[in-house]
Amino acid sequence: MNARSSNKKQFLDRPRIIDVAIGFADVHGVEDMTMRKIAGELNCGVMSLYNHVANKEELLTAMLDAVVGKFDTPDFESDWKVAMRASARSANKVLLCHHWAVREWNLRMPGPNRTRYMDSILGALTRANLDDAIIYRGYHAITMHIVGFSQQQIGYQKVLGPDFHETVEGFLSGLGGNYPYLADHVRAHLDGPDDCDEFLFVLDLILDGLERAVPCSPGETK
Amino acid sequence: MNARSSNKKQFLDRPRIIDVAIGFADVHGVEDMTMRKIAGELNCGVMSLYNHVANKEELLTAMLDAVVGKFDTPDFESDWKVAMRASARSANKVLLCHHWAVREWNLRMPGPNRTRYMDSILGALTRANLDDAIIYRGYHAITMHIVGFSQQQIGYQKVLGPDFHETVEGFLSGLGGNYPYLADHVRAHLDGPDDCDEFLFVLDLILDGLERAVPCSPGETK
DNA sequence: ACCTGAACACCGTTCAAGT
DNA sequence: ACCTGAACACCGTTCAAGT
Repeated sequence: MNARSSNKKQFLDRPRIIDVAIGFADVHGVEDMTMRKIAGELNCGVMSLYNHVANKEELLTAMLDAVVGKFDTPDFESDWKVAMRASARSANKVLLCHHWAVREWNLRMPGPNRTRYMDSILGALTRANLDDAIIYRGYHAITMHIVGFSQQQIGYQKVLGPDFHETVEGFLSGLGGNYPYLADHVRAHLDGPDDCDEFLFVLDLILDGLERAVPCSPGETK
Repeated sequence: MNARSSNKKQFLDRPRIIDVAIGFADVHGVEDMTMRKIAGELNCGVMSLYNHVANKEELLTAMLDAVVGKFDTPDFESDWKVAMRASARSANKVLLCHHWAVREWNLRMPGPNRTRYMDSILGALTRANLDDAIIYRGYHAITMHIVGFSQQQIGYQKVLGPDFHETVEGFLSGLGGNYPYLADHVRAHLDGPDDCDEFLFVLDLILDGLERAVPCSPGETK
């Protein structure tokens, strides 16, 4: 008999709590994630969690940082646009696996993984020999695209629900005859264009634009 | 004496509830917005609200749609890019006044105001004589930028807090000597470049890119 | 038709007590 | 050092009762 496997005491540690919380949020959504339920999955009392985690906020911050840790960092050996495309695509794929993560992104201070990731993106832009002002703006544009596009994808999935076609048809008939442009667009959604293509299309709009951009000094016209 | 102004009965109606809820969320944030507190501000019992609103979810949907109702729609008389810039800028300004709204955007089905807004954006793109495939992608890119950029701005404000400089300096010293690219970038934030310039810069990247874009492979020309 | 208090099934977290 | 039950101050919403 292993003396340590007595019925009551568990081996509770921070990484395991974070792992279980991520798994729960992936399956049931963050809005259903509860300290009590996580404790339940870990077979411990609720308050035991608080020995390893300051509070729910801090747990969510740690969960997000764990997810960012799975992003591929841009490869410094490749052409900067190629490297950026690969890295952005990887981030998009990871975020789609954790629907709750994008919502946390703009809510919390960066943890260690996100700090390292930010630095790597900025490093790749610097290697591209862009003007400082363009790097500054480009960094924001690229991270906005990664998070914003993923958010849009996830939002569509969530709002339309599993009964995809039915919801869209319902919305369309709700439009009546008005809003022809919108009706066309929504119908185009039904043909299911490739999300990945679209993600990279908009990313390229941004990357190509950055490369072409003239450093607009303050007061310069465009 | 007005007979209807007796002490108990109030004139409760949906628009007033939505208005008060928006005001409360603006001041205290959505996370602190509570059915009980809204009832308190309206001097009525909590359950009275449910005579005009199905539940908290539906209230939030209505609140978002009221906000979208304040967006300027693109002017069909102007050049499409000029019109789009003005409309996007207006939406950005409105969203910055209601910090909670961006979080709801990708969570809910569009209400009547958002439906009308979507149609107007698509109409402006159609007037620009872009290829159908470009309109489809461009619509997503533009709305992503409006919501995503606003979210990023709001997130920075919220995370950094009112003690802006202090928080940034703390983060910088927390970096130690590592992450030189990131440290540079964060220091550039302290110089406070113009957010509005940056918003329009990225928008132009997208708009110019759309204009230049060749209708991509699978669709060929239409 | 509209209002409402009481009650229910939850939350996150404090605190004091256990080992 | 780590665990934990009881308790507190909240939630959103159901229900039955009032007008």
